[in-house]
Amino acid sequence: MTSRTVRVRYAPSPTGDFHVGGARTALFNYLFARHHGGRFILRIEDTDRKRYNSQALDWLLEGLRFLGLDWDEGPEVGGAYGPYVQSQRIELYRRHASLLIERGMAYRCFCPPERTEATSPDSEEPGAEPGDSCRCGALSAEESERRASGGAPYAVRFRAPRQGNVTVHDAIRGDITFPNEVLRDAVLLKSDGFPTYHLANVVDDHFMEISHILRGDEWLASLPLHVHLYGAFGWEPPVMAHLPLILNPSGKGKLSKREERAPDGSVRPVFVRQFRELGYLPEALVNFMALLGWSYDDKTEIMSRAELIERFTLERVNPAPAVWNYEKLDHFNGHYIRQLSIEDLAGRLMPFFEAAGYRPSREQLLAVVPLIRERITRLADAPAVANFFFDEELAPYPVEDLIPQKADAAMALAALERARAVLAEVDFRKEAIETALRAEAARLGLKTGQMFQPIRVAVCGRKAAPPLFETLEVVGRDKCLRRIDRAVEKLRSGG
RNA sequence: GGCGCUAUCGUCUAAGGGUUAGGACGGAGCCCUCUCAAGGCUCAAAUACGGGUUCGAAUCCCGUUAGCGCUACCA
Repeated sequence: MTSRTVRVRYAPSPTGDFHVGGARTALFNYLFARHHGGRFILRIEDTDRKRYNSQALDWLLEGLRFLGLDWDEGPEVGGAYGPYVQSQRIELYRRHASLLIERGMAYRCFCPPERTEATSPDSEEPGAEPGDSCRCGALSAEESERRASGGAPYAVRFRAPRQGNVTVHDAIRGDITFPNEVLRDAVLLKSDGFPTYHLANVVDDHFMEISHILRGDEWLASLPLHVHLYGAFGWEPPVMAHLPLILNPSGKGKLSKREERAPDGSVRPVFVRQFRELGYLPEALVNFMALLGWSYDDKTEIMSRAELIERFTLERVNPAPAVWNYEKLDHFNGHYIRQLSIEDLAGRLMPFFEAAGYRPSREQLLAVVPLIRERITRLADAPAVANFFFDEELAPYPVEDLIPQKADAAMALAALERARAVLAEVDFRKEAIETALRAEAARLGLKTGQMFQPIRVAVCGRKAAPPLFETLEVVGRDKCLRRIDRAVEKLRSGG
Protein backbone atom coordinates (compact mmCIF):
# COMPACT_ATOMS: atom_id res chain seq x y z
CA MET A 1 0.00 0.00 0.00
CA THR A 2 1.38 3.30 -1.05
CA SER A 3 0.87 6.29 1.13
CA ARG A 4 0.83 8.58 -1.87
CA THR A 5 -2.34 10.58 -2.19
CA VAL A 6 -4.64 9.16 -4.81
CA ARG A 7 -5.21 11.64 -7.61
CA VAL A 8 -6.94 10.43 -10.74
CA ARG A 9 -8.27 12.26 -13.73
CA TYR A 10 -10.80 11.86 -16.45
CA ALA A 11 -9.41 13.67 -19.48
CA PRO A 12 -11.88 13.83 -22.35
CA SER A 13 -11.47 15.63 -25.59
CA PRO A 14 -14.33 18.01 -26.42
CA THR A 15 -15.00 16.78 -29.91
CA GLY A 16 -18.56 15.55 -29.65
CA ASP A 17 -21.37 14.39 -27.44
CA PHE A 18 -20.61 12.63 -24.15
CA HIS A 19 -20.50 8.94 -24.90
CA VAL A 20 -21.24 6.19 -22.40
CA GLY A 21 -17.83 4.68 -23.06
CA GLY A 22 -16.33 7.88 -21.72
CA ALA A 23 -18.86 7.91 -18.92
CA ARG A 24 -17.76 4.45 -17.84
CA THR A 25 -14.13 5.60 -17.76
CA ALA A 26 -15.14 8.65 -15.75
CA LEU A 27 -17.14 6.46 -13.37
CA PHE A 28 -14.24 4.10 -12.69
CA ASN A 29 -11.97 7.04 -11.98
CA TYR A 30 -14.59 8.56 -9.71
CA LEU A 31 -15.19 5.33 -7.81
CA PHE A 32 -11.47 4.73 -7.43
CA ALA A 33 -10.87 8.23 -6.12
CA ARG A 34 -13.78 8.12 -3.69
CA HIS A 35 -12.85 4.64 -2.49
CA HIS A 36 -9.39 5.85 -1.57
CA GLY A 37 -10.47 9.21 -0.29
CA GLY A 38 -8.51 10.77 -3.13
CA ARG A 39 -9.18 13.47 -5.68
CA PHE A 40 -11.10 13.11 -8.91
CA ILE A 41 -9.90 15.62 -11.47
CA LEU A 42 -11.49 16.68 -14.71
CA ARG A 43 -9.15 17.89 -17.41
CA ILE A 44 -10.19 19.06 -20.84
CA GLU A 45 -7.89 17.95 -23.63
CA ASP A 46 -8.79 20.42 -26.34
CA THR A 47 -5.60 20.29 -28.35
CA ASP A 48 -7.21 19.28 -31.61
CA ARG A 49 -8.47 22.50 -33.07
CA LYS A 50 -9.90 20.80 -36.15
CA ARG A 51 -12.20 18.52 -34.25
CA TYR A 52 -13.11 20.97 -31.51
CA ASN A 53 -16.85 21.20 -30.83
CA SER A 54 -18.04 24.14 -28.78
CA GLN A 55 -21.07 22.30 -27.43
CA ALA A 56 -19.09 19.31 -26.27
CA LEU A 57 -17.99 20.83 -22.99
CA ASP A 58 -21.57 21.61 -21.97
CA TRP A 59 -22.69 18.12 -22.88
CA LEU A 60 -19.84 16.69 -20.88
CA LEU A 61 -20.39 18.74 -17.74
CA GLU A 62 -24.14 18.20 -17.86
CA GLY A 63 -23.62 14.49 -18.33
CA LEU A 64 -21.20 14.18 -15.44
CA ARG A 65 -23.51 16.14 -13.16
CA PHE A 66 -26.49 14.06 -14.24
CA LEU A 67 -24.58 10.92 -13.31
CA GLY A 68 -23.49 12.51 -10.05
CA LEU A 69 -19.79 12.20 -10.86
CA ASP A 70 -18.72 15.39 -9.17
CA TRP A 71 -15.11 16.37 -9.72
CA ASP A 72 -12.84 17.93 -7.13
CA GLU A 73 -10.69 19.91 -9.50
CA GLY A 74 -11.36 21.07 -13.00
CA PRO A 75 -13.52 23.42 -15.03
CA GLU A 76 -16.01 25.43 -12.97
CA VAL A 77 -14.56 24.27 -9.66
CA GLY A 78 -10.93 25.28 -10.04
CA GLY A 79 -8.13 23.74 -8.01
CA ALA A 80 -4.51 24.22 -7.13
CA TYR A 81 -3.13 22.53 -10.24
CA GLY A 82 -4.92 24.52 -12.91
CA PRO A 83 -5.67 25.60 -15.45
CA TYR A 84 -7.52 22.39 -16.26
CA VAL A 85 -8.01 23.14 -19.92
CA GLN A 86 -5.05 22.24 -22.08
CA SER A 87 -5.44 25.09 -24.53
CA GLN A 88 -4.60 27.34 -21.59
CA ARG A 89 -1.39 25.47 -20.85
CA ILE A 90 0.30 25.71 -24.23
CA GLU A 91 3.42 27.43 -22.91
CA LEU A 92 4.10 24.55 -20.57
CA TYR A 93 4.05 22.05 -23.41
CA ARG A 94 6.22 24.21 -25.65
CA ARG A 95 8.77 24.58 -22.90
CA HIS A 96 8.94 20.87 -22.42
CA ALA A 97 9.19 20.18 -26.11
CA SER A 98 12.11 22.61 -26.24
CA LEU A 99 13.66 20.94 -23.27
CA LEU A 100 13.71 17.62 -25.08
CA ILE A 101 15.18 19.26 -28.19
CA GLU A 102 17.97 20.70 -26.06
CA ARG A 103 18.63 17.31 -24.61
CA GLY A 104 18.74 15.79 -28.07
CA MET A 105 15.75 13.60 -27.27
CA ALA A 106 13.50 15.31 -29.75
CA TYR A 107 14.02 17.16 -33.01
CA ARG A 108 12.28 19.58 -35.31
CA CYS A 109 10.64 18.02 -38.33
CA PHE A 110 10.20 20.38 -41.23
CA CYS A 111 8.29 17.98 -43.45
CA PRO A 112 4.89 19.16 -44.62
CA PRO A 113 2.15 17.42 -42.61
CA GLU A 114 0.56 15.96 -45.74
CA ARG A 115 3.62 13.95 -46.58
CA THR A 116 3.96 12.04 -43.36
CA GLU A 117 0.24 11.64 -43.15
CA ALA A 118 0.10 10.14 -46.61
CA THR A 119 2.92 7.70 -46.10
CA SER A 120 2.08 6.40 -42.69
CA PRO A 121 -1.52 5.18 -42.40
CA ASP A 122 -2.51 1.59 -42.91
CA SER A 123 -2.76 -0.71 -45.89
CA GLU A 124 -0.38 0.04 -48.74
CA GLU A 125 3.13 -0.35 -47.45
CA PRO A 126 3.04 -3.08 -44.86
CA GLY A 127 6.78 -3.40 -45.12
CA ALA A 128 7.59 0.27 -44.80
CA GLU A 129 9.99 0.87 -42.00
CA PRO A 130 8.17 1.55 -38.77
CA GLY A 131 10.21 4.60 -38.03
CA ASP A 132 10.72 8.04 -39.42
CA SER A 133 9.52 8.82 -42.85
CA CYS A 134 11.84 11.78 -43.04
CA ARG A 135 15.48 12.69 -42.46
CA CYS A 136 14.89 15.68 -40.24
CA GLY A 137 16.18 13.74 -37.29
CA ALA A 138 19.59 13.79 -38.90
CA LEU A 139 19.73 17.58 -39.19
CA SER A 140 22.46 19.25 -37.16
CA ALA A 141 21.38 21.38 -34.23
CA GLU A 142 22.70 24.46 -36.02
CA GLU A 143 20.85 23.72 -39.23
CA SER A 144 17.65 22.97 -37.34
CA GLU A 145 17.99 26.17 -35.38
CA ARG A 146 18.71 28.19 -38.51
CA ARG A 147 15.64 26.91 -40.38
CA ALA A 148 13.40 27.40 -37.38
CA SER A 149 14.48 30.97 -36.81
CA GLY A 150 14.06 31.52 -40.53
CA GLY A 151 10.37 30.98 -40.00
CA ALA A 152 10.06 27.48 -41.48
CA PRO A 153 7.10 25.67 -39.89
CA TYR A 154 7.98 22.52 -38.05
CA ALA A 155 6.66 19.87 -35.74
CA VAL A 156 8.61 18.43 -32.86
CA ARG A 157 9.20 14.71 -32.93
CA PHE A 158 10.35 12.44 -30.16
CA ARG A 159 13.53 10.53 -30.88
CA ALA A 160 12.24 7.09 -30.01
CA PRO A 161 14.63 4.26 -29.19
CA ARG A 162 14.72 1.44 -31.73
CA GLN A 163 16.63 -1.18 -29.83
CA GLY A 164 15.59 -3.50 -27.07
CA ASN A 165 12.24 -3.81 -25.33
CA VAL A 166 10.21 -1.88 -22.83
CA THR A 167 8.34 -3.73 -20.16
CA VAL A 168 5.57 -1.77 -18.55
CA HIS A 169 3.33 -2.72 -15.72
CA ASP A 170 -0.43 -2.42 -15.98
CA ALA A 171 -2.39 -2.75 -12.77
CA ILE A 172 -5.08 -4.76 -14.54
CA ARG A 173 -3.05 -6.73 -17.08
CA GLY A 174 0.30 -7.24 -15.42
CA ASP A 175 3.62 -6.78 -17.20
CA ILE A 176 3.51 -6.10 -20.91
CA THR A 177 6.58 -6.11 -23.11
CA PHE A 178 6.82 -4.14 -26.33
CA PRO A 179 9.69 -4.28 -28.81
CA ASN A 180 11.11 -0.80 -29.33
CA GLU A 181 11.68 -1.45 -33.00
CA VAL A 182 8.03 -0.79 -33.77
CA LEU A 183 8.18 2.69 -32.29
CA ARG A 184 7.98 5.72 -34.54
CA ASP A 185 9.22 9.21 -33.91
CA ALA A 186 5.88 10.42 -32.66
CA VAL A 187 4.96 14.06 -33.03
CA LEU A 188 4.91 15.84 -29.67
CA LEU A 189 4.22 19.37 -30.86
CA LYS A 190 2.23 19.97 -34.00
CA SER A 191 3.21 22.66 -36.47
CA ASP A 192 0.26 24.75 -35.26
CA GLY A 193 2.05 24.95 -31.93
CA PHE A 194 -0.41 22.72 -30.12
CA PRO A 195 0.83 19.58 -28.40
CA THR A 196 -0.36 16.13 -29.31
CA TYR A 197 -2.12 13.97 -26.77
CA HIS A 198 1.12 12.20 -25.91
CA LEU A 199 3.03 15.28 -24.81
CA ALA A 200 0.19 17.14 -23.15
CA ASN A 201 -0.98 14.10 -21.31
CA VAL A 202 2.40 13.15 -19.89
CA VAL A 203 3.25 16.72 -18.92
CA ASP A 204 -0.10 17.36 -17.28
CA ASP A 205 -0.27 14.07 -15.46
CA HIS A 206 3.14 14.84 -14.03
CA PHE A 207 2.45 18.39 -12.96
CA MET A 208 -1.02 17.60 -11.70
CA GLU A 209 0.56 14.86 -9.62
CA ILE A 210 -1.71 12.19 -11.00
CA SER A 211 -1.09 8.97 -9.08
CA HIS A 212 -3.04 6.50 -11.20
CA ILE A 213 -4.06 6.62 -14.83
CA LEU A 214 -7.30 4.75 -15.47
CA ARG A 215 -8.10 5.03 -19.14
CA GLY A 216 -9.57 3.02 -21.99
CA ASP A 217 -7.75 0.07 -23.45
CA GLU A 218 -7.38 1.87 -26.78
CA TRP A 219 -4.46 3.69 -25.16
CA LEU A 220 -2.50 0.60 -24.34
CA ALA A 221 -0.65 0.67 -27.64
CA SER A 222 0.79 4.10 -26.94
CA LEU A 223 1.93 3.14 -23.47
CA PRO A 224 5.56 2.41 -24.49
CA LEU A 225 5.83 5.89 -26.01
CA HIS A 226 4.48 7.44 -22.85
CA VAL A 227 6.84 5.45 -20.68
CA HIS A 228 9.79 6.62 -22.77
CA LEU A 229 8.55 10.18 -22.46
CA TYR A 230 8.44 9.94 -18.69
CA GLY A 231 11.94 8.58 -18.85
CA ALA A 232 13.13 11.38 -21.11
CA PHE A 233 11.87 13.95 -18.64
CA GLY A 234 13.20 12.00 -15.71
CA TRP A 235 9.80 11.57 -14.16
CA GLU A 236 8.22 8.65 -12.38
CA PRO A 237 5.18 7.44 -14.33
CA PRO A 238 1.88 7.03 -12.48
CA VAL A 239 0.38 3.59 -11.93
CA MET A 240 -1.23 2.56 -15.20
CA ALA A 241 -4.54 0.72 -15.55
CA HIS A 242 -6.13 0.16 -18.94
CA LEU A 243 -9.83 -0.46 -18.69
CA PRO A 244 -11.59 -3.00 -20.89
CA LEU A 245 -13.27 -1.60 -23.95
CA ILE A 246 -17.02 -1.47 -24.27
CA LEU A 247 -18.25 -3.25 -27.36
CA ASN A 248 -21.52 -2.75 -29.18
CA PRO A 249 -24.25 -5.40 -28.76
CA SER A 250 -23.09 -7.35 -31.78
CA GLY A 251 -19.76 -7.73 -30.03
CA LYS A 252 -18.03 -6.39 -33.13
CA GLY A 253 -16.14 -3.20 -32.45
CA LYS A 254 -16.32 -0.43 -29.91
CA LEU A 255 -19.74 0.84 -28.98
CA SER A 256 -20.46 3.16 -31.86
CA LYS A 257 -20.01 6.86 -31.47
CA ARG A 258 -22.68 7.53 -34.02
CA GLU A 259 -25.62 5.30 -33.45
CA GLU A 260 -26.61 1.84 -32.50
CA ARG A 261 -29.60 0.02 -33.88
CA ALA A 262 -31.76 -2.54 -32.19
CA PRO A 263 -32.62 -5.74 -34.06
CA ASP A 264 -35.91 -4.10 -35.05
CA GLY A 265 -34.01 -1.22 -36.62
CA SER A 266 -34.81 1.39 -34.01
CA VAL A 267 -32.04 3.72 -32.92
CA ARG A 268 -30.48 3.04 -29.55
CA PRO A 269 -28.90 5.65 -27.31
CA VAL A 270 -25.12 5.91 -26.99
CA PHE A 271 -24.78 9.36 -25.46
CA VAL A 272 -25.46 10.18 -21.83
CA ARG A 273 -27.80 12.93 -22.94
CA GLN A 274 -29.89 10.46 -24.93
CA PHE A 275 -30.17 8.10 -21.99
CA ARG A 276 -31.30 10.98 -19.83
CA GLU A 277 -33.88 12.10 -22.35
CA LEU A 278 -35.29 8.60 -22.54
CA GLY A 279 -35.71 8.54 -18.79
CA TYR A 280 -32.85 6.39 -17.62
CA LEU A 281 -32.08 7.06 -13.98
CA PRO A 282 -28.52 7.99 -13.04
CA GLU A 283 -28.73 5.35 -10.31
CA ALA A 284 -29.40 2.66 -12.92
CA LEU A 285 -26.79 3.90 -15.37
CA VAL A 286 -24.14 4.10 -12.70
CA ASN A 287 -24.90 0.66 -11.31
CA PHE A 288 -25.03 -0.89 -14.75
CA MET A 289 -21.84 0.75 -15.99
CA ALA A 290 -19.97 -0.20 -12.84
CA LEU A 291 -20.63 -3.81 -13.76
CA LEU A 292 -19.14 -3.41 -17.21
CA GLY A 293 -15.70 -4.75 -16.51
CA TRP A 294 -15.93 -4.85 -12.76
CA SER A 295 -17.72 -7.09 -10.30
CA TYR A 296 -17.97 -7.34 -6.58
CA ASP A 297 -18.58 -11.01 -5.96
CA ASP A 298 -20.45 -13.99 -7.36
CA LYS A 299 -23.94 -12.67 -6.68
CA THR A 300 -24.29 -9.02 -5.79
CA GLU A 301 -25.32 -6.76 -8.66
CA ILE A 302 -27.67 -4.14 -7.30
CA MET A 303 -25.49 -1.66 -5.47
CA SER A 304 -25.97 1.90 -4.37
CA ARG A 305 -23.41 4.55 -5.13
CA ALA A 306 -22.14 4.30 -1.56
CA GLU A 307 -21.74 0.54 -1.87
CA LEU A 308 -19.94 0.86 -5.18
CA ILE A 309 -17.52 3.34 -3.68
CA GLU A 310 -16.99 1.15 -0.67
CA ARG A 311 -16.36 -1.96 -2.77
CA PHE A 312 -14.58 -0.73 -5.90
CA THR A 313 -11.05 -1.96 -6.39
CA LEU A 314 -8.79 -2.29 -9.42
CA GLU A 315 -8.08 -5.89 -8.47
CA ARG A 316 -11.59 -6.81 -9.45
CA VAL A 317 -11.54 -5.16 -12.84
CA ASN A 318 -11.79 -7.76 -15.59
CA PRO A 319 -9.34 -7.26 -18.49
CA ALA A 320 -11.67 -8.65 -21.16
CA PRO A 321 -13.80 -6.31 -23.25
CA ALA A 322 -17.49 -6.09 -22.35
CA VAL A 323 -20.58 -5.85 -24.55
CA TRP A 324 -23.11 -3.17 -23.70
CA ASN A 325 -26.38 -4.91 -22.84
CA TYR A 326 -29.40 -2.66 -23.31
CA GLU A 327 -31.85 -5.23 -21.90
CA LYS A 328 -29.97 -5.52 -18.66
CA LEU A 329 -29.79 -1.76 -18.33
CA ASP A 330 -33.57 -1.65 -18.81
CA HIS A 331 -33.97 -4.17 -16.05
CA PHE A 332 -31.83 -2.08 -13.72
CA ASN A 333 -33.73 1.04 -14.67
CA GLY A 334 -37.08 -0.58 -13.93
CA HIS A 335 -35.73 -1.77 -10.64
CA TYR A 336 -34.55 1.69 -9.61
CA ILE A 337 -37.79 3.29 -10.78
CA ARG A 338 -39.80 0.93 -8.58
CA GLN A 339 -37.51 1.62 -5.68
CA LEU A 340 -38.20 5.36 -5.74
CA SER A 341 -40.78 6.84 -3.42
CA ILE A 342 -44.02 7.96 -5.06
CA GLU A 343 -43.13 11.57 -4.40
CA ASP A 344 -39.65 11.25 -5.85
CA LEU A 345 -40.87 9.38 -8.91
CA ALA A 346 -43.68 11.88 -9.49
CA GLY A 347 -41.16 14.70 -9.39
CA ARG A 348 -38.90 13.01 -11.91
CA LEU A 349 -41.83 12.13 -14.15
CA MET A 350 -43.29 15.62 -14.34
CA PRO A 351 -40.92 16.92 -17.03
CA PHE A 352 -41.62 13.88 -19.17
CA PHE A 353 -45.37 14.47 -19.01
CA GLU A 354 -44.81 18.09 -19.85
CA ALA A 355 -42.61 17.15 -22.77
CA ALA A 356 -45.45 14.94 -24.01
CA GLY A 357 -47.88 17.87 -23.85
CA TYR A 358 -49.60 17.08 -20.55
CA ARG A 359 -50.00 19.51 -17.67
CA PRO A 360 -50.94 17.29 -14.76
CA SER A 361 -51.13 18.77 -11.29
CA ARG A 362 -48.82 17.32 -8.69
CA GLU A 363 -51.84 15.75 -6.96
CA GLN A 364 -52.94 14.04 -10.14
CA LEU A 365 -49.48 12.69 -10.71
CA LEU A 366 -49.23 11.41 -7.15
CA ALA A 367 -52.45 9.49 -7.72
CA VAL A 368 -51.35 8.05 -11.06
CA VAL A 369 -47.76 7.12 -10.23
CA PRO A 370 -48.56 4.13 -7.99
CA LEU A 371 -50.56 2.67 -10.85
CA ILE A 372 -47.84 2.94 -13.46
CA ARG A 373 -44.61 2.49 -11.58
CA GLU A 374 -44.42 -1.27 -12.21
CA ARG A 375 -45.32 -0.74 -15.82
CA ILE A 376 -42.58 1.54 -17.06
CA THR A 377 -38.92 0.78 -17.64
CA ARG A 378 -38.00 4.32 -18.61
CA LEU A 379 -39.48 7.60 -17.48
CA ALA A 380 -40.25 8.62 -21.05
CA ASP A 381 -42.54 5.60 -21.35
CA ALA A 382 -44.91 7.03 -18.74
CA PRO A 383 -47.05 9.38 -20.82
CA ALA A 384 -47.98 6.63 -23.25
CA VAL A 385 -48.84 4.29 -20.40
CA ALA A 386 -50.87 6.87 -18.49
CA ASN A 387 -52.41 8.95 -21.28
CA PHE A 388 -55.99 7.83 -20.61
CA PHE A 389 -55.84 9.36 -17.14
CA PHE A 390 -55.35 12.79 -18.65
CA ASP A 391 -56.79 12.74 -22.14
CA GLU A 392 -60.27 14.16 -22.49
CA GLU A 393 -61.08 11.95 -25.45
CA LEU A 394 -59.80 8.41 -25.76
CA ALA A 395 -57.85 7.55 -28.86
CA PRO A 396 -59.87 5.32 -31.18
CA TYR A 397 -59.75 1.63 -30.35
CA PRO A 398 -61.21 -1.45 -32.08
CA VAL A 399 -64.72 -2.38 -30.90
CA GLU A 400 -63.68 -6.02 -30.76
CA ASP A 401 -61.48 -5.18 -27.82
CA LEU A 402 -64.62 -4.57 -25.80
CA ILE A 403 -65.67 -8.16 -26.28
CA PRO A 404 -63.94 -10.64 -23.99
CA GLN A 405 -62.73 -14.10 -25.00
CA LYS A 406 -65.51 -16.65 -25.41
CA ALA A 407 -68.14 -13.95 -25.31
CA ASP A 408 -70.16 -11.85 -27.72
CA ALA A 409 -71.21 -8.26 -28.20
CA ALA A 410 -74.43 -8.81 -26.30
CA MET A 411 -72.56 -9.96 -23.24
CA ALA A 412 -70.18 -7.00 -23.42
CA LEU A 413 -73.13 -4.70 -23.78
CA ALA A 414 -74.88 -6.19 -20.79
CA ALA A 415 -71.73 -5.93 -18.70
CA LEU A 416 -71.20 -2.30 -19.63
CA GLU A 417 -74.78 -1.28 -19.04
CA ARG A 418 -74.88 -2.88 -15.62
CA ALA A 419 -71.47 -1.46 -14.78
CA ARG A 420 -72.64 1.97 -15.74
CA ALA A 421 -75.63 1.72 -13.49
CA VAL A 422 -73.52 0.51 -10.60
CA LEU A 423 -70.79 3.08 -11.09
CA ALA A 424 -73.30 5.89 -11.25
CA GLU A 425 -74.42 5.05 -7.74
CA VAL A 426 -71.50 3.54 -5.87
CA ASP A 427 -69.26 5.34 -3.41
CA PHE A 428 -66.45 6.04 -5.90
CA ARG A 429 -63.54 4.48 -4.07
CA LYS A 430 -61.66 1.40 -5.14
CA GLU A 431 -62.87 -0.94 -2.38
CA ALA A 432 -66.52 -0.08 -2.90
CA ILE A 433 -66.16 -0.19 -6.66
CA GLU A 434 -64.59 -3.63 -6.51
CA THR A 435 -67.28 -5.02 -4.21
CA ALA A 436 -70.07 -3.64 -6.33
CA LEU A 437 -68.60 -4.73 -9.66
CA ARG A 438 -67.86 -8.25 -8.44
CA ALA A 439 -71.38 -8.59 -7.14
CA GLU A 440 -72.69 -7.41 -10.48
CA ALA A 441 -70.59 -9.97 -12.33
CA ALA A 442 -71.98 -12.72 -10.16
CA ARG A 443 -75.51 -11.51 -10.77
CA LEU A 444 -74.95 -11.59 -14.53
CA GLY A 445 -73.29 -15.01 -14.30
CA LEU A 446 -70.08 -13.63 -15.78
CA LYS A 447 -66.54 -14.48 -14.89
CA THR A 448 -64.69 -11.53 -13.45
CA GLY A 449 -62.47 -11.33 -16.50
CA GLN A 450 -65.48 -11.20 -18.79
CA MET A 451 -67.03 -8.50 -16.69
CA PHE A 452 -63.92 -6.38 -16.28
CA GLN A 453 -62.44 -6.41 -19.74
CA PRO A 454 -65.21 -4.40 -21.39
CA ILE A 455 -65.01 -1.86 -18.60
CA ARG A 456 -61.26 -1.64 -18.82
CA VAL A 457 -61.28 -1.15 -22.55
CA ALA A 458 -64.15 1.33 -22.37
CA VAL A 459 -62.32 3.45 -19.81
CA CYS A 460 -58.68 2.96 -20.80
CA GLY A 461 -59.05 2.34 -24.50
CA ARG A 462 -56.87 -0.75 -24.36
CA LYS A 463 -56.74 -4.24 -22.99
CA ALA A 464 -53.51 -3.90 -21.03
CA ALA A 465 -53.82 -1.33 -18.28
CA PRO A 466 -53.27 -0.86 -14.55
CA PRO A 467 -55.55 -2.64 -12.04
CA LEU A 468 -59.15 -1.74 -12.79
CA PHE A 469 -60.66 -0.44 -9.55
CA GLU A 470 -57.84 1.90 -8.62
CA THR A 471 -57.80 3.08 -12.19
CA LEU A 472 -61.51 3.86 -12.21
CA GLU A 473 -61.19 5.76 -8.98
CA VAL A 474 -58.34 7.88 -10.30
CA VAL A 475 -59.97 8.51 -13.66
CA GLY A 476 -63.05 9.70 -11.81
CA ARG A 477 -66.73 8.94 -12.04
CA ASP A 478 -67.74 11.45 -14.71
CA LYS A 479 -65.08 10.43 -17.18
CA CYS A 480 -65.74 6.75 -16.57
CA LEU A 481 -69.46 7.07 -17.20
CA ARG A 482 -68.92 9.14 -20.32
CA ARG A 483 -66.48 6.62 -21.72
CA ILE A 484 -68.74 3.70 -20.93
CA ASP A 485 -71.57 5.47 -22.73
CA ARG A 486 -69.33 5.93 -25.71
CA ALA A 487 -68.39 2.23 -25.64
CA VAL A 488 -72.02 1.23 -25.51
CA GLU A 489 -72.70 3.36 -28.56
CA LYS A 490 -69.79 1.76 -30.37
CA LEU A 491 -71.08 -1.70 -29.60
CA ARG A 492 -74.60 -0.82 -30.74
CA SER A 493 -73.44 0.74 -33.97
CA GLY A 494 -70.84 -1.98 -34.54
CA GLY A 495 -68.00 0.48 -34.58
C1' G B 1 0.75 -6.65 -42.83
C1' G B 2 3.13 -5.29 -37.84
C1' C B 3 2.61 -4.72 -32.53
C1' G B 4 -0.49 -5.47 -28.43
C1' C B 5 -4.70 -7.02 -25.59
C1' U B 6 -8.50 -10.59 -24.72
C1' A B 7 -10.94 -15.62 -24.57
C1' U B 8 -16.40 -19.33 -18.83
C1' C B 9 -23.96 -20.02 -20.67
C1' G B 10 -26.61 -15.53 -26.38
C1' U B 11 -24.87 -11.16 -22.95
C1' C B 12 -22.53 -9.19 -18.04
C1' U B 13 -19.81 -12.11 -14.77
C1' A B 14 -18.10 -15.62 -10.11
C1' A B 15 -14.93 -19.65 -9.11
C1' G B 16 -7.06 -16.64 -8.41
C1' G B 17 -5.18 -26.28 -8.90
C1' G B 18 -9.73 -30.23 -5.92
C1' U B 19 -17.27 -27.03 -6.60
C1' U B 20 -23.06 -31.22 -9.13
C1' A B 21 -18.68 -24.64 -12.77
C1' G B 22 -22.38 -20.08 -8.96
C1' G B 23 -25.27 -15.41 -9.83
C1' A B 24 -27.68 -11.64 -13.09
C1' C B 25 -30.11 -10.06 -17.89
C1' G B 26 -32.60 -12.31 -21.80
C1' G B 27 -35.47 -17.10 -23.04
C1' A B 28 -39.00 -21.21 -21.53
C1' G B 29 -42.50 -23.04 -17.85
C1' C B 30 -45.36 -22.72 -13.32
C1' C B 31 -47.55 -19.74 -9.28
C1' C B 32 -50.04 -15.14 -8.06
C1' U B 33 -54.07 -12.60 -10.76
C1' C B 34 -59.58 -8.51 -13.39
C1' U B 35 -55.78 -7.49 -18.24
C1' C B 36 -50.69 -5.86 -18.54
C1' A B 37 -46.86 -5.49 -15.49
C1' A B 38 -44.27 -6.30 -10.97
C1' G B 39 -43.11 -10.36 -7.70
C1' G B 40 -42.06 -15.68 -6.35
C1' C B 41 -40.47 -20.64 -7.89
C1' U B 42 -38.40 -24.02 -11.65
C1' C B 43 -35.84 -25.32 -16.21
C1' A B 44 -32.54 -24.95 -20.52
C1' A B 45 -27.88 -22.67 -21.41
C1' A B 46 -20.68 -22.05 -20.84
C1' U B 47 -14.92 -23.24 -19.53
C1' A B 48 -12.77 -21.75 -28.17
C1' C B 49 -9.22 -25.77 -30.00
C1' G B 50 -4.54 -28.62 -29.37
C1' G B 51 -0.48 -29.75 -26.54
C1' G B 52 2.11 -29.72 -21.97
C1' U B 53 3.02 -29.20 -16.14
C1' U B 54 0.41 -31.85 -12.10
C1' C B 55 -2.17 -37.22 -8.31
C1' G B 56 -5.60 -33.45 -10.05
C1' A B 57 -6.37 -27.73 -14.77
C1' A B 58 -11.76 -23.20 -16.32
C1' U B 59 -7.57 -21.83 -13.28
C1' C B 60 -0.30 -22.35 -14.64
C1' C B 61 2.87 -22.71 -19.48
C1' C B 62 3.23 -23.11 -24.98
C1' G B 63 0.93 -23.13 -29.68
C1' U B 64 -3.40 -22.48 -32.83
C1' U B 65 -7.80 -20.00 -33.83
C1' A B 66 -11.01 -16.01 -33.20
C1' G B 67 -12.42 -11.11 -31.65
C1' C B 68 -10.90 -6.39 -30.60
C1' G B 69 -7.47 -2.21 -30.21
C1' C B 70 -3.43 0.63 -32.09
C1' U B 71 -0.53 1.38 -36.33
C1' A B 72 -2.30 10.30 -37.76
C1' C B 73 0.92 16.99 -37.01
C1' C B 74 -7.13 12.63 -33.62
C1' A B 75 -7.73 11.88 -28.93
